[in-house]
Amino acid sequence: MVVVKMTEGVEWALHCCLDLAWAGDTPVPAARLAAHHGLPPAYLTKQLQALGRAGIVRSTPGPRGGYLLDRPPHTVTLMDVVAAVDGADPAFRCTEIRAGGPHTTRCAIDTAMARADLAWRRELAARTLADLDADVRRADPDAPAATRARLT
Amino acid sequence: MVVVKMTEGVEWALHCCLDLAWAGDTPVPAARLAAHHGLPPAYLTKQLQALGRAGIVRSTPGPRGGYLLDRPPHTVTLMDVVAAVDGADPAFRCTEIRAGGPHTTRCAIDTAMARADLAWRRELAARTLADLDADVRRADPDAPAATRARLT
DNA sequence: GACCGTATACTCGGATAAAATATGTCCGAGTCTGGAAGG
DNA sequence: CCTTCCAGACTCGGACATATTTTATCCGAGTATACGGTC
Repeated sequence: MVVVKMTEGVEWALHCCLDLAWAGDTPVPAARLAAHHGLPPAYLTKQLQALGRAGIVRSTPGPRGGYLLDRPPHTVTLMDVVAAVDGADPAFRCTEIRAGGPHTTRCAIDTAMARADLAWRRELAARTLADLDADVRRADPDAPAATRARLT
Repeated sequence: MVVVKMTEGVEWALHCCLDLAWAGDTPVPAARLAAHHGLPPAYLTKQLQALGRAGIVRSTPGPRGGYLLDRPPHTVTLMDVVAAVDGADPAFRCTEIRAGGPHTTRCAIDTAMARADLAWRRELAARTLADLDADVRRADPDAPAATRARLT
């Protein structure tokens, strides 16, 4: 039961997190983030709520309110975002369909899949929002400032 | 749109491929494989058909018919099986929701996710059915023969 | 006794439903802003 | 002119529909087998 395809919400959440990192201390409403990316506003709030429950973003209500990053960008890994939105369930959980009663050893298939899943998570955990920011600045130094100007 | 959860069919397909490797040249009907694992027989055939289209297993109709592995076990990687059942679509395909018109550079998020996906696939591609067979024999040398006896 | 034709039963294969999950939408609770009245 | 109060509008948050994927099932097409008849 390993999955090879992520939900759309993960992509949106990653883009929004990067946007919020660029916005700095200025709260950005979900509606503005949605308009910026051409996404359904009402559904995007669902992903942002998940990020809020995970302690990645913080929301402030009322006028001039919105979302902002609750942690320094270099402390937020891609794995954190993925786990917050798509759930932290193990990618592959062998349901033990092997015949012959209970087994004392771990299923070889489960072990192999767990190894692959671990490699995937390790890559995601090794990369933070600050790294993404650096990558973008390297390719287009003006992009962060331009995005910040549009959002705030 | 990265996914963290695979479909059930992948697990079934992997177990069945290992079973077929142990069965050798004797065709095994889908119904027997399903009964051995306590699975819905009609649905398991769907996964086996996918394996057949990928050239991993071969089916022989009529009495004494069934499925058998169409390739030596050491040439069938776990990635082959996963791709056959769950599709070979990329795990994460950035839909380019970045604002500001078409971009000349690749999305940094897409790059990072592709890197993680590649690590996952590399692990799966590095492990074959023969490796799994060796793992099982190391833990329980009698298991392959016992399974073969039950299936043939 | 050996060969051939035929009926049979068993196999897969794709087309067809039901369930679960992901996607998308709505309206209510809470809160900060801004202005107006009063001191 | 400064302080306080109040009304308003904007924000999020969770509960409610729709669409898509996954899971599950069925019945028909095709084929190797096994038997019976024939030479």
